[in-house]
Amino acid sequence: MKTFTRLPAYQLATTEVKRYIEEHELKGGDPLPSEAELCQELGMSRASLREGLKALESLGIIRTRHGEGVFVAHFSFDPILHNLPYSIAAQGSSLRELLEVRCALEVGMIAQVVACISPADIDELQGLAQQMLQRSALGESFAELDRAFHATLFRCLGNTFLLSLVDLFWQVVNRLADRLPAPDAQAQRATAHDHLAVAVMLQAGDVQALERAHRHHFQEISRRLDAMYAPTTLPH
Amino acid sequence: MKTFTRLPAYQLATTEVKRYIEEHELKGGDPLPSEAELCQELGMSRASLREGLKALESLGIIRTRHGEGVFVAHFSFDPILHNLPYSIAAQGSSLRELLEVRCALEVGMIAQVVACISPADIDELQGLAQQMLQRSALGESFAELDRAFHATLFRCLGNTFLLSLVDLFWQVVNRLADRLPAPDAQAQRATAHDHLAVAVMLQAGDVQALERAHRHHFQEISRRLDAMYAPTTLPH
DNA sequence: ACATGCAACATGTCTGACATCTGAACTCCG
DNA sequence: CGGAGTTCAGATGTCAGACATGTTGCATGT
Repeated sequence: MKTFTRLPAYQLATTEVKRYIEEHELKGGDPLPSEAELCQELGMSRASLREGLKALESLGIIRTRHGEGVFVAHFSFDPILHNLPYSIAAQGSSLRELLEVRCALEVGMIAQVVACISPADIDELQGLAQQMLQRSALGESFAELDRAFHATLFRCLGNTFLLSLVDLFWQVVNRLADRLPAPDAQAQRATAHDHLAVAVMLQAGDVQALERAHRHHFQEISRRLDAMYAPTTLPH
Repeated sequence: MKTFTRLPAYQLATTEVKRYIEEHELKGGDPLPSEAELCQELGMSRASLREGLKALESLGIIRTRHGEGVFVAHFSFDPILHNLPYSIAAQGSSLRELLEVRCALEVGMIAQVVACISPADIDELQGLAQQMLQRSALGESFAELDRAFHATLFRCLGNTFLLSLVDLFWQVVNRLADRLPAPDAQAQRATAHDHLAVAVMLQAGDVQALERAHRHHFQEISRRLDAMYAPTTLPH
């Protein structure tokens, strides 16, 4: 492929294939033309095309099945999550930025949660928080309980995109945090109490108090982070 | 490469190169071995290796420079986010869900914006809102002004991830909204006024009023959506 | 000493071949 | 007629080698 521009062929492949999907309004599961056909259509070699296809695959946009063909993927954050460079990201300010965003998103949704959460969900949340307390008393961790808490909290809104985003953030933050020293027992207890406080306040329905409590939860996490990074980074 | 397992070589390439980066504790900007060396070390052909490298490149983990070599990228969520608007839009996620999330994210960040925004930024925001008003008076649209407004609003926080995410949501929402009939002149004026209200309130620094105003802005958009869909969908 | 050019090496691209996998058509036998 | 096994076409996966193009730095000549 004689490339007149500076754009490498494999990058052109990604943009063109995406364009193809859009133009033909293909949905998840729909088949794409074979590699041979795509090369011919885009006027490039199979090698360059494949480099572009593999890039799209890692982004979760397409999916290839050996012997069958190339298909539009059902969207999911999983491929991205799976490929994220955790160890690299953990060293920068990425974790703090991510935490900030996660906090804002959840706090910004609290008001609507209060308006439409069911007593059954509140019960479930209180149950989860109680279990966290028990586990923290035994000095055990409770990552999955924490994850379930945040998922349950926003379930009532019926917003699937929000749910997957909240869970995505939870996973990224936790996997990044995995590289850090484990929180001590006291921090665990504090976290469990934060969750219980939120669950209890949900009954009262005081939106502002809830937003404060939820924000406090994230500030605690952030503070632990600061403490860990403090020795190696400059104070601001 | 005789692959005894089901794992394709190009996927092995991505995991091994990531492992290499972690093992050698490479930071952003550090050089990796050349493709030739990597092939030999991993026992695979250049073609397969490159497919893996291009995948890593699209995820923002590495960066290749023609004629120079392969380098570890300075981590940022941008490369991933850049490809996401497409995926999310293709997912068929409802515009309303996206708007809800976008609203929550921005409202959840307002308090911090109030705390640290500079007078210069406020001026800029007011200027942008004024331009929106002018354009709306002429019956013109002002998509890019709107985009710039939201970007400027959160610039002061110094959270690059947030900025990318806010812009991502803006892109996705606008992309989806493109398929709908254009808003009428009155709606445009109302939108411009919403922005001006936010910009003016920033000077006063009343967090709760601002949150209300910002939420109102999104509710207006949502209401226009409802009005359009009302004839074709069931009321809830 | 300085500019030029050249060589070595890096990534980018192409070609053609073969391996492996899948699905469907086909054949053959009960 | 029907089902099990076979064959085959076409898809992706992998490889080797060649050439194109971009970058760097050293060697050469003035």
